[in-house]
Amino acid sequence: MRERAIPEATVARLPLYLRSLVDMTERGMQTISSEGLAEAAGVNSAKVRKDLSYLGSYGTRGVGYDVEYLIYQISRELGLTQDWNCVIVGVGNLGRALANYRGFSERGFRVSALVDIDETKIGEPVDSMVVEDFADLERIVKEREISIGIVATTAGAVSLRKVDLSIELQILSFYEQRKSALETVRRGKRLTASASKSTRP
Amino acid sequence: MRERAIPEATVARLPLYLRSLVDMTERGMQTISSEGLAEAAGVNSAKVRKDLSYLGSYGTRGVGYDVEYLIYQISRELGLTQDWNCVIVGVGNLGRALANYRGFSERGFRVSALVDIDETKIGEPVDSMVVEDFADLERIVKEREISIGIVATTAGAVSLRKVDLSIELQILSFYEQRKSALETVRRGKRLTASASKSTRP
DNA sequence: GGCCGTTTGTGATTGCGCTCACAAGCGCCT
DNA sequence: AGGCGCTTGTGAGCGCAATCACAAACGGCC
Repeated sequence: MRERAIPEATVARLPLYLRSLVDMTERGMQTISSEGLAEAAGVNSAKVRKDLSYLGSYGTRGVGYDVEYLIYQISRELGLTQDWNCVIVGVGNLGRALANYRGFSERGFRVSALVDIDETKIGEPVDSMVVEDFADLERIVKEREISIGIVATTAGAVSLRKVDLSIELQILSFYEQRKSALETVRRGKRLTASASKSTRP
Repeated sequence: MRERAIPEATVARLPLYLRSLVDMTERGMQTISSEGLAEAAGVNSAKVRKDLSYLGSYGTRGVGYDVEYLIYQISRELGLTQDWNCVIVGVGNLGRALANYRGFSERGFRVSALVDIDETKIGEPVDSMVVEDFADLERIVKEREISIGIVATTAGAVSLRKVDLSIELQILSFYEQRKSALETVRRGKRLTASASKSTRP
């Protein structure tokens, strides 16, 4: 496989694999086959093998992949072995929630600055930081070597969720309608799908 | 164009067009070109034209599309001209929020039942309904002609968001890392991208 | 040591979606 | 009535991603 030519679609799946693999170490599993990882991540095994092959040949034929080693390799590839400095732009409801959220720093994304355009918020202490002026963003970014910006400037989580869910439901409606049209037999299960992304019942 | 062969990617974009079109009627616009709709929806005009062509030839060359008529046609295609009965499975924080949310019924998704597996919640009144037993789900679905189930059984909105954002950030980290590796010149803007889906600053 | 079952890694193929580019069609203006 | 500018609708081409299918390689067992 070519160096540095990892398809976008593969990159998007690596975090999914990573989460499944971390679950597996917590359950004490040493090795995992592409089949097993595929099931855990909700994809098919050929895709898993092809995806992982872009990172290198880290599996053992006839056995599978070493879970710990694979976690290390994926983390390395995703750049998670180093910490990243982040700035949150917009200290509304969503921005505050994110600033207080511990999960980011646990995963190596350190919130190093909060900025807002609203003068009444500047200077306010939030989560052992102080809200700074949006106008100083460029300077702040340079000084603290910030490389990731999290824009949190809409009304908040509920608003975002509302929009997303409506769209999901409308898409669902399309497929539901089409199914009804194709079905001649009416007796059958009519509960067909979930609009939420959650997997655990 | 073939009957009933609308690509999945197109179906996923129709709700976006619909939202833009509704905005446009509220601003009193009568017609819209593919170019204009493309800009509003954040895609390119060729894609808009191709997408709409799957529904039929509803545009007028040299003029554009009639906004009202297009809204009607997209709504019809998405099955939004009829109401859908929904059941919310899981009456936790997220489930309650969704049950109280008026936007669904406004868009033709009527919440007709709430079920939960937790005995202490069964019988509890929520939003002019009563929480019912998850065990009765199949019967409820049949009796009330429910065709859409919304599974809301995880910890809540924050938990879902947390997972999504982490994954987004990890993907971002990959591209950031790769960019750093390719860059020899270090002086430049290092604030590179947003992990949020929001578009309005 | 050799054989056998298992699993990886990857060339080949297929399919899908995006973009380009342009003919066809419409309304307006003179 | 005829020409002109604008916009749609769509065939063609392209590139990416998913899937298939199988040779290669490994561990274990006899």
